[in-house]
Amino acid sequence: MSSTTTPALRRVLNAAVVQFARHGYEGASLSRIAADAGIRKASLYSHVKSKDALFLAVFEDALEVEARFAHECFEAPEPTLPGLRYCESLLARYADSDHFRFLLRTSYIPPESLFHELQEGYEGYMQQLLMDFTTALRRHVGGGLADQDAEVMGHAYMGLVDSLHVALIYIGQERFEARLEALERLMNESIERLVAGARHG
Amino acid sequence: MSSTTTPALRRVLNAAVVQFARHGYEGASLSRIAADAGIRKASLYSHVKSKDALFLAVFEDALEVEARFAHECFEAPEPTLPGLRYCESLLARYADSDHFRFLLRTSYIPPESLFHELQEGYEGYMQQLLMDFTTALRRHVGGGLADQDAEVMGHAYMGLVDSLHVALIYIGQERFEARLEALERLMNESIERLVAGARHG
DNA sequence: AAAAAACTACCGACCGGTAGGTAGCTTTTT
DNA sequence: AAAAAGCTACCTACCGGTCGGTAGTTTTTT
Repeated sequence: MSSTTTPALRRVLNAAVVQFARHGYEGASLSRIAADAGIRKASLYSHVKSKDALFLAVFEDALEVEARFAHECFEAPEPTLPGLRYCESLLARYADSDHFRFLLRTSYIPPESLFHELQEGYEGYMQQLLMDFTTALRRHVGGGLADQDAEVMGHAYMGLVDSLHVALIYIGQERFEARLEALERLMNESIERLVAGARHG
Repeated sequence: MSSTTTPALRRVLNAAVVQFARHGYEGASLSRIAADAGIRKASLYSHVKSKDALFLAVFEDALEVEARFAHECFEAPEPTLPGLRYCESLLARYADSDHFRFLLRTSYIPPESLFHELQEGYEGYMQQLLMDFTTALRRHVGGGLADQDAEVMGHAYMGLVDSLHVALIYIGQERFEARLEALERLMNESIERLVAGARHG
């Protein structure tokens, strides 16, 4: 998809993701991004052809990085609840990854001109998460899991994830953890019932 | 708190809430707001002293309107699940109320200069919701509800609400309803267990 | 009751500043 | 020497906000 990424373009993208994550599309300025990348604003146009294009490049970048991260959270089998490792790593991820902060901010409130491209991309991210969860759930419960139950738990899990994403943005660490614990408990109880049901269903 | 609201100011506030809800703080322009209110930009300053002040006025307006709406959802006793009526009315509310869309958008991603005022206000909205839910839950379960359990269910409910708020913003109606159904089911099961526990506690 | 003063809401013109973007020349890299 | 990437200088468009002034109403003074 993407052509070769030169070191200079790399610097631009990295500067851009910080600014976009912090100030949003409208609030971030190209001159600031250029300055952070160590060049003049006009020189940006040697690498990208418009602000829109830059934003989209950053978005694809972020999507790739974060989708890989999320997927890796599901690789090792979970000791307790399916999908829990991803949830538990969100706090640290939000603190550490500009790409993640960028992704959350611009997916919930995208610039209107780019709405469709962005929605499609984020949709893909969430879709992958859902599939990873469903797989893990099936592995956890065992063979007797009804499709309908799996679907319901999938919806619940995606709700849980969105709820945690939002919590990252606007409530503190303590309440993030309390929320995770509370919702995890509900999920856990429900899944245990599914396990029991699958055994003598 | 607020001085008298003249009809002209009313028109300005109503035009502003639409623009702010649609384009955000930075994206909304005063000239457009003025035009929609039927006056020139310069005339805005007869009614408000700055863009910040206008935004805050709109915010307080929205907060008052939406807090009252939310509270009313809890007035009549709920036949089934505590707090369900609020959740079920969100879809229509989001479609109908500029104030509500404004509130969601600007609470998740506030303009940085006004961060503190806005966070405090939205905090209050959510706090009231939590108290309304807890009251309804206690009424539903009966006397034997442990404080700790009530707290956990409160966190879960607030997570559910945030998750639905987000769903309004970026996923369609069908999946909103599916999510609500799924999470409602989890809550319901957990609450039923609390009811049983309270009976022979 | 009439005149004077004050006030309100509005206007067009304009301010300094910044935005994204372009033209054309120079430097660096290959 | 050609291509890529940098630069300075500049453009137009728009931003939030202020200015001086005006028409019309309300309040005060005489």
